[in-house]
Order: sequence, then C-alpha cells, then structure tokens
Amino acid sequence: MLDKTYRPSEVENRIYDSWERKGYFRPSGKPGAPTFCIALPPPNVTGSLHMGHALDHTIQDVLIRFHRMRGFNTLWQPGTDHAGIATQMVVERELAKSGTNLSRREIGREAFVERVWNWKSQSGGTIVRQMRRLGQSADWSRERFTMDDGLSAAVRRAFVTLYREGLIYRDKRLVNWDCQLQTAVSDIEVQQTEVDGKLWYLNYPIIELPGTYVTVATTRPETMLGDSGVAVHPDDERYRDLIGLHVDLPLVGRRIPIVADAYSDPEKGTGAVKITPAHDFNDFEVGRRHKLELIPILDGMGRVNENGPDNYRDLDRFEARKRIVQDLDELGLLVKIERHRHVVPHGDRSGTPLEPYLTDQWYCDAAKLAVEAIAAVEDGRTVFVPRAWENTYFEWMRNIQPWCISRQLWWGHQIPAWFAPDGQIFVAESEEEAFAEARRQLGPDVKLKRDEDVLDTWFSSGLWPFSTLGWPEQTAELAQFYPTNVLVTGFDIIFFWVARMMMLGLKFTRQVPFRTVYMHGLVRDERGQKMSKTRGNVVDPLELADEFGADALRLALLASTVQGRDVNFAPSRVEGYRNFVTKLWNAARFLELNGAKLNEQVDLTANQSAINRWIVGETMEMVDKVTASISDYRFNDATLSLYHFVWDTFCDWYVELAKPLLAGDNDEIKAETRATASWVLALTLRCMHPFAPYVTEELWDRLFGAPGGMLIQSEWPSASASLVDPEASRELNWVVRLVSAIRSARTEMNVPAGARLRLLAIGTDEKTRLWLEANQDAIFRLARIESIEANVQILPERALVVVVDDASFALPVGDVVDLDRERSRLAKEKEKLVIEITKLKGRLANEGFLAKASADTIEEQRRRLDDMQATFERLSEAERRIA
RNA sequence: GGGCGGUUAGCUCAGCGGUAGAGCACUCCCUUCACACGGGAGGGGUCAUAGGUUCGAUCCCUAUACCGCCCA
Repeated sequence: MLDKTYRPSEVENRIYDSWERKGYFRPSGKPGAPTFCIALPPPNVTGSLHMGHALDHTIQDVLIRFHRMRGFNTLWQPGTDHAGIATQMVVERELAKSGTNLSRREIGREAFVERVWNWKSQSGGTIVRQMRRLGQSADWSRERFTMDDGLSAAVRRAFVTLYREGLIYRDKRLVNWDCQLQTAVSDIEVQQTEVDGKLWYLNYPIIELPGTYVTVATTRPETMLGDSGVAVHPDDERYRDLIGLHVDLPLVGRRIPIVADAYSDPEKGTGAVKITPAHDFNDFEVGRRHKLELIPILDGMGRVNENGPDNYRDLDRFEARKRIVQDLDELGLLVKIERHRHVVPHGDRSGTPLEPYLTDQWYCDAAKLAVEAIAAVEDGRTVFVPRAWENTYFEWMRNIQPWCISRQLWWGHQIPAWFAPDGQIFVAESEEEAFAEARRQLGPDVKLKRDEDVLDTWFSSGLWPFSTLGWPEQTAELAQFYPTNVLVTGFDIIFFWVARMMMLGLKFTRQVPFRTVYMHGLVRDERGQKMSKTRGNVVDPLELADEFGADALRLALLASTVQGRDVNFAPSRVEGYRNFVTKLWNAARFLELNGAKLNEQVDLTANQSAINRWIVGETMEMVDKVTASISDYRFNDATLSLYHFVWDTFCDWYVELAKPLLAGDNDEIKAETRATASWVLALTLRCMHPFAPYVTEELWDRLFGAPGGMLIQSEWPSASASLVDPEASRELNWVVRLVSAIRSARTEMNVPAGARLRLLAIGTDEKTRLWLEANQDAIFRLARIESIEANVQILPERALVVVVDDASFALPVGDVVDLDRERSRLAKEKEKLVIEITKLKGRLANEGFLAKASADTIEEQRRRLDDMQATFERLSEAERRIA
C-alpha cells in the first residue's frame, strides 16, 4: 500500500540505478527506428552543477525521454571538457597548498600533467554524478572527455587539416593577455567590466615649437613608455598646425610624430591622444596606418621590460603607473587628473585586468569558416528556436575576428607543431611524421622542438558533436546519429558553442552539427538578479532536490521556462511542485485503494457512464496538448497542461465524481470505472514521465507492476478522436457548472457547510431532467444536496436561486435565509451581466461590426447575448419572488 | 553610440484582435472515508503613457518614459 506522502529520497537512487543497469539510456538500436540525438554541451570538468545546468539538462532530458518513448533510436551523448585554464588553476592552487611550495615550473611539465590527470580521476566527476541525481538519462556508457585518446586524435586531425589549408597560421598580433595566468585568452573570454578609473592629462613638449606642449589624456599613463606617436583628428582646427611636428616623449626622450587620424575623437579628453601600438588594440591600427614603431614595454607578467628606462625596469604595471605619474608631476608635465568611469577588459577566469600584448600565437581564420556557417542558418539547414537569436548569431559571425587558439598552458591538447632550429615549422599528427618530413627537407640530423603551447579548450569542444561519435573514423554511430537533432544551450554561450561547432562541423563533415538550436534564458533569482557568489543569491539545485525531490525541481524549472526569456526562479515554486507530486501520488493511492488494475485492451468506447466517457475525452485532450507543447519546445505550456489536468480535472472533479460510482452497487459500472481510472492514470504517468521521471516510474511499478517493463521504455500515448464523446463532455461540463453555482450560492449565503439542502429544478426541460437524474449521486455529494425534485413549476419563496444556462434551481433554506442578503446577491450577479449585455448589444447594433466581422464571430456574439439575457430573466424572476 | 527584450493582480509570470489567466501570498469556511504537501468559496487588474490602424486594441503600428541584457 502506498504511504500518504511520497518520499523521493527513498526512491530516486534505486530507480536511477535500475534504469542505468538495465541499459535503458542506451540507444534502442531498433531496426528501422528514426534516430534522435542530442550532444550534451560538455560541462567543465572542474565544475559542479548550478541552476543553469539543471535547467539546460532537464530540457534535454525531457526531449530525450519523450523521443525515446515515441520509439526513436535515441542517443544523449554526455561528457565533460578539460577546461584548460580552470583545471590548471585548480591543480596549481592545490600544488601551492601542498606544503612543498613548488610551482608547476619547478616540478616540470610531465609531472604536472600527471597531477592534473590524478586530480581529474579523483575529483573530476562531480558534475556527472550530480546529473544522475536529477534523473538525467544520458548514455553514460558512451561518456567522453575532450582529452580522451579518440577526441585528441580528432583534434590533431582537425588542426593539421586546417593548417595545411592555410586556415590555421602563426601570427604576431596583439592578444588579450592574462598577466596572472600568463597566457593568451580569446576575445570571448574577456569580461568587459566598468570601473571607476581616472583620466590623466599629460603635457608632451613639442620639439619644433619650444615652450609649447600638446596635452594628451590617457587612462593608462604607464603605457606612455611605449608611445610612438600622438594622434589628432584631421578636421580638428585646434591641432591643424601641429600635424607633422614631433614631440619629445617625457621620461623616455624619444622623438615621436604628431599624426592626423580620425580615430582621435575631438570630443574626448583634449582631442589629442597618445598612441601606444604595442599595448592597445585601437592604437595598433593607428600605428599601422602611420607606420609607427611597435614598442612593447611590458613582459608577460606585466612588468616593465628592457625597452623601458632603467629606473622603471621590472616594476609591476600598477607600480610603474604610480611612479610615472609622480615623476611627470615633478617635471610639471601633469596637467590634471579627472575621475573617469570606463570599461576595462578583465580575464573571466583570473579576474585581473587583461593586457593587450604583442606575441606570436596560432590563429584560426574564423572569417573563412564563418561563410558556410552563416549560409547554413540563412538557408535553414540549422534553425534557431526562438528564431530571434539568429540575428545575434549573424551579427557576430559576420564581424568575426581571427580566433587565437593557442594558450600558454600545460593542460590541454599540445599543439602538433615542431620547430626546426632555423625556425621552419612542421605540423603533423605525430612526432614521427613531423620528423620524417623534417629529415626529408633538412637532412637526417635535424633536431625538432615541439611547440610548448596547447590549444584553446573550445577548439576541441567545437568538434564535440562528431568527435564523440568517432570522427575522424567513419563509424556506424557517426553515420547513424550525425547530424544531431538539437543543441540545447543558454544564449550566453552562443558564441562559444554554437558558433564554433557550426564552423568546425561544417568544415569537417560538410553537414551542420545540429538541425535545431534551442536557446533558453539564464536562471536568475526571483527578483531577476543574476545569481552570483558575491551577491549571495545562489540557489543550489542539489539542495532543492534533496529537500523537495528531483521531480519537483525539474517541474518548477520547466514551468518557469518561457521561450526566449530569462527564468526568474522562485524557490517557492519547487515547494508548489512538491505538493503537486504528492497530489499525483495520492490520486494514485486512491486508485490503489479502489482496486485499480491496468487493462490496456479495455474498450473505453463501451463505457456506460458519461463520467467515464468524459474523462477519457479530457485525457485525450491533455495528451494532445502535451505532445504538441513538447514538439514546439513550449515546456511551460506542457507542464501547466499536466498540472491542470492532474489537479483540477482528474483530482478535483473526476475522482470526486467517480466516488459514488465506486461506492455504488452496480458491479458493471464499478468495473468500468476502475478500468477507466486506471487507464487515465497510466496515460498521465506516461505523459508526465519526461518531466517527473522518478515519481511516475515508482507509481507505475507500484500500481501496475512491471509485466511490460519500466515506464521509461513504455510507449508514448497517441490521442484518438474516437475516444472523445462531445455529448458526455457537454453533460459533465454542465454538472460542473451546476455544482459550482450551488457551492457559490451556499457560501455567499452563509449556509452551514454541513447542511444538506433540497434542490428544486424549475420548469425543467427533458435534457436537464435526464442529466439531473443521471448525475444525482454526484450532485448529492459534491453540492451537499439531499434530494432533487425535477419539474417544479413554481419558485418557492424562501429559497436561494441559481441559474445554469436556461434553467433555474431553487434551494429552499427555510427561515435561515436572509432575504436582503439574497436580494443583493442576485442584484450583484445581474449587475455583472448588465455590463456584458450592454457591450454585446452595442456591438451587435454596430453596422461596421455586422458588415466586417466574420459570420462565426457575429453568431457567437448573438449566442452569448441570448444566453446572458436568458440568465438575466431567470435572475429577475427570482428577485420578484422575494420582492 | 548600435542592437535586442521587458513594462498585465501584492510578488513571480503566462496569454492574446471580440469573455483578463496561473502559481504563490491574502480573506472566510471545512478534522467529508486519496491527499492539511488537503478541500470549498472569495477579494484583488483604466494590461506603463500618448497617438495611430481597425467595426472593435491588453494584443498590431509609431513615439515617449522607465527597467534589463548584448555589442562597441
């Protein structure tokens, strides 16, 4: 027997183990079945599960479970990425704490990488375990890691291919350099952060005009050591005469030119701007236009290098700033300092200000790869849901910059490039190949040194949808599951994920990596604030799952997911869905107590009771709605349909209506009701399974046993029109309205809740009489009625009156009734009607409306008016009775 | 500066050319034999503002205000 409440903690692990052990997460491999595949955007191996993952993964699990039940040969490909910087940082931190006080450089590359692997094997699986906790049905037997042998081979193949086609090349350009981590990072790993800074105004003496100065304004005075020019706007009258002259760079003593360049904004600062081509992206361009010298003055740690004057050498960039400002001030060249709020690029891992830094790096020609990636979305080979995100994708793809793919790290895919002593580069998939080629060209004794750097993690992640399926080998899985069907991700990583996979996927497979990109919003707190540790508003999905159950968390997330919008997540909703799960549990418990048994062969069209015919139709409608909503990625609609069906339709009405049937003495009806109720519950469990997999599986097992196997691999229901009986639907809707009207009137008139009243139907027509008779037990019970008299001709005086459609019903209450109160109740109801009736009359008298509105609309409005007028008449009659 | 989204009940949000909805919160009643993680009944909204289109606008268009996000 089921307990009164469902206890998730006693169920979840057991069920999950059972699913996994029985291999239900694996592709069915059914011959002829259509395939459905999702590649999980691999979470960071150092990560732990946050609300964003919970939402992202739950959506994927709904799609996977839905398609699995619909008979697709389904694969959800999971795994993690090696997260170069993040993982290396974790292990370096551990190293620092370990007491040996050795840096990674001191223990050496090999030993360090070994440590990272050790860390990974011990602590790397957190997020994957947490995914299981939430019921995610990924095929763990196929779990992959971006550093696996196979995936590493894919990376080498991709790199070598792109290099040979000229799509990967080496270049000396400015990169975003992280001085703390001492590596380059890509544009999209840059966080633009607004900070309170200053604007320093500096005087540079003009050589040709002794005693005069040009004043430049800068947010980074320390970079002046690397200045190689001053720019003014060509149309700026103030500086016209200075163009072509030179200044004597203070503290350095370098002679640098004043050039005219439109980059200089006359409105900003003084209109004259110092140009440091080796330390600023804009200045780099200006410098190139005017052939200015590139003078790097900082080293990789952000310290002044040998190009700076001796007295600043080795000073940290921030220390150098202080000293330089001080020294300029002493020379009388510091004009003023203003407060200035501006945007400074920060590394999203280290959090330190990034330095534009001139180095040799490997680049990928993203612009060329983008061409096909753009075309594929333009021509609909890949479709975004919601569509609006395609614009963001296009905007970014069309302005894409060369992608810096090398990182000065040890953890990652080491770049398969070998340097000969003369600087010549040999790129090959293996060292042997590289040597073979080098020997051919440079003789047998050639010495090669492998590039120390590794590739951007996203380079390997970009191959994920096909490298996980075996590429570059032409495997059966690749043929079967690629292109994948849908990528589910948050819009915040549209550039990381979608863009890179599209470019590399099209390049290497000539096919799009996924046909649909479903973008969901970010999970924020209930006030719309981004969740962050510093704000302290982070909600832990695992804690919620522990407290309320994984199903409740999943339902709450799905119910909050509206297409194209962020999710403002209120934890109280989880409690609400915990209650919902309990409600379902108890509905099942009710069936269990009444001997429910599932018989899939039962002929529901033979049902005698309208109540049973009605709920079957309602169930069909629910199946339709849920199926359509999932297919359209409208998860909130699907969740709400289920919620409404289970709670309102099934529990509040059907179960209550069925009680008299089950308690009655008609064995045939009893059997029919048990069979129908069981059938409805079975379909409900199936439809709800993708959303709340645990409780549905448990109930399936407890109630229906498992002769046909587990719910996870049962068949998704299909709606059948032949099971919908419109007449039963009309009848039961009427019963619901009648009962509701009686309940309302009773409460409003303060009739004691327990009091049983007589119900007199006034001037009853045939249909009403039949309906009353057929549903009398239900009406007795639900409206607290003790007897029904049909066809009463005269309204009794001391009675409440309710009107349903064109029939009046009187509830004699004897002396307890307060006539004044009843009068005002009737008046209030009439008032509401009058407003609507006036509106409808006006509309129907409007010639424009009659001429232009559709016949259906006009007919509908007429019918509504007739109904309301009839009700109004009945209410007036009742009023006159007690006048 | 450019682009995108939002403004609907106390809160969080659905919706939509012709009847304004949900959950939570609130009020009143109920130890009715599945469930108090429950049942029943209620209160609460000039759908941001101003114009326009339309027979009819919360919904479509334009502008404004405010809020948020992305990019420079």
